[in-house]
Amino acid sequence: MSTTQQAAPCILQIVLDTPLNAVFDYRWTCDPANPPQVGQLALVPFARREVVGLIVGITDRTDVPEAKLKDALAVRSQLAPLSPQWLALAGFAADYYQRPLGEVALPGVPKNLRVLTTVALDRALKKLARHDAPHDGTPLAMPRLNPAQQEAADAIGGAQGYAPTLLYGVTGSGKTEVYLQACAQVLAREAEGQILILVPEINLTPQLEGNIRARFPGVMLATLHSSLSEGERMLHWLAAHQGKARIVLGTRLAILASLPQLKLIVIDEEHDPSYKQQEGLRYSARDLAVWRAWQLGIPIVLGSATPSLESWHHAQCGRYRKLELRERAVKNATLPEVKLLDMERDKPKDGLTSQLVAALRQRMERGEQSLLFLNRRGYAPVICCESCGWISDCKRCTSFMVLHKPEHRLRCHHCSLEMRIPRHCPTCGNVDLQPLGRGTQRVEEGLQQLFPDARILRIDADSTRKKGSAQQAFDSVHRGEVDILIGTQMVAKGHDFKKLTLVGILNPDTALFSQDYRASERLFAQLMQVAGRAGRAGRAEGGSASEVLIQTRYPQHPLYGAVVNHDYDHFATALLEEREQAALPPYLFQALLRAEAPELATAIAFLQAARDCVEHGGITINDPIPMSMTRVHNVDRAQLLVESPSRPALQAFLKHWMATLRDMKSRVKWSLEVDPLDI
DNA sequence: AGCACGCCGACT
DNA sequence: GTCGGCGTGCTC
Repeated sequence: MSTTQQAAPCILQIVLDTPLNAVFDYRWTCDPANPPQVGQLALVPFARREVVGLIVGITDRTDVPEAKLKDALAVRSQLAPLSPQWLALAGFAADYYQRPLGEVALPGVPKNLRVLTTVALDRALKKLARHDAPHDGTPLAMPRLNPAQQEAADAIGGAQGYAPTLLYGVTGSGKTEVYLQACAQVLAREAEGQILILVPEINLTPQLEGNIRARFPGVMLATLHSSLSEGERMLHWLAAHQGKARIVLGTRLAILASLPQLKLIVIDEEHDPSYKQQEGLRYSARDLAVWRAWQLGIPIVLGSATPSLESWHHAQCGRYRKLELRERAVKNATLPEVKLLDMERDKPKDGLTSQLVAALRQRMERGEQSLLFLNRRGYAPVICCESCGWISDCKRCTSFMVLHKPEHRLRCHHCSLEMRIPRHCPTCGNVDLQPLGRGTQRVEEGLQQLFPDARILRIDADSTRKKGSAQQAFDSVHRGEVDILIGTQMVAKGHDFKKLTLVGILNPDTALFSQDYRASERLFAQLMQVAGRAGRAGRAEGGSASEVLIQTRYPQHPLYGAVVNHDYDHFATALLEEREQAALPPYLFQALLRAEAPELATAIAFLQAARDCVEHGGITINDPIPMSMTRVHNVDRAQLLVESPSRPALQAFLKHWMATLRDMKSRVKWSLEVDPLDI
């Protein structure tokens, strides 16, 4: 028996980015001087291609027949292996969301790391090593915090071990400042410590990145989000992986970054739906962040003016510590006054009530800015024929073709089918086709007639199609070149407009009576967020108090009452009670099985079969139903809702169920979503 | 999911 | 005669 150190054959157990739920074995000749390690990447032949996988185990035996077993091509040994903690995170996410480990672990690894030759990777590593020298600069002085902020910053920055905190503070109460000073404490205490800051959309918070750089000039900051170039992505990912970047600022995908020295996680606007991935692996970055903090035994702070009911519930149960910021941080900046404009009494013309028009005129005269919020782009959501009742429905979807006037086209927002506006009704030939309802373009047109001298700017997905044009638009608002801003969703987030003293909200009522029980929670958050754009800078000399005017047909609705009183507290608590009584999340755990097929019946039949193929004692499986938007791009979609008051019971059931479904090998395309947001 | 093989329709 | 449609079969 030889004990000399020599190259020995071994078996690498590798996961790959494929829907196949399996670990693949490969032969490899181990160099004892440079042995492969679990957590390293390896290049392997797979079917007829070469792909990079992740080594999850190393053994000396395998059940794979000799004829099938292939040799691994290379192991990326110049890259430190992903840590056991990181592997545990990926493993948890894979189990929880019922996906193969490879599908969770590999997409986050930059493509360049997978494709590069070893020589090119070495070059990149060298570049990063040069990057390393901490560039000095005088750190911008930390502003003084008010007592509530200081208390919060100390509580977060000084926390030891797993310490989840819900930072509940109205818009403008200075949550960002709390994060930054808590970060400063952690960076000072932990010589090598890393901090992960998650934001909903990085493009909408350009200020934060600048802020962090100004405050921590000697600290390397890396950003991680989907609009990085491949080169940047690799560099930033490596900086995080090597521990060089001590602050990582990113969107939801950054939750799967490798951060070997992670000591604090910050989640800004934790209620924001964009923390939930809506395709592929449908994970919640917020939930994974909490798990990661728990696993590492580190503090995590979840900040919001309108926390998700899930987090609110955890705070009420004492699982999260709740810290409150009740006042706006800037002196003299009071909360804007919210008023409801009754559309039954004050009938709107061109979508605007006379009171809103008067308020706009007043701001014009004072040289202040106004913002109109309407979450519907295009000119009109539908056009119709007045004589025969034809409406512009999409041929491929269960939806309408939206009128886009500047382009003279009808467009489906779901499958992007486009056509010219028909001159005559396609069914009866009538030439009188009327737009029904209004979107941002139509409001813009009305405003131009009403205020011919006003500088009006529309910001929505259509007006900002070109790269960088959104930033340009926001910049011109900041420079005061705009009197009236009209926009969708896009204008609600992030930006502080210093001269803005009026926010008008045009058509929020539809969400009040939605089938989706989460709609009111979302509407409240959205209203508070857009209302928060006003009056952030403090009342100017002789200027007006900021106002938020909400046009509604239901001014007596309790949701609006809570908005008027800036009272999320009672609203959230009341909603939670309703949820408990109706046995809905967060008192119930759900998963959704979706199926799609050319014919609805096929999808329904698949779901029915899926329902019947397992025992499900203790788990509720509802009837299969068509999705609310049944047809998109010529495929019909249906869904099956699975529920249980016990998360472990649901998880155990899903595991068995998925294995059974995979074995069915149905041709129907299906997918599972755990903790779905939209039902 | 890719990717190739394979077996039937309208084009140079 | 071939380019190409997408059915189905496989991936250590």
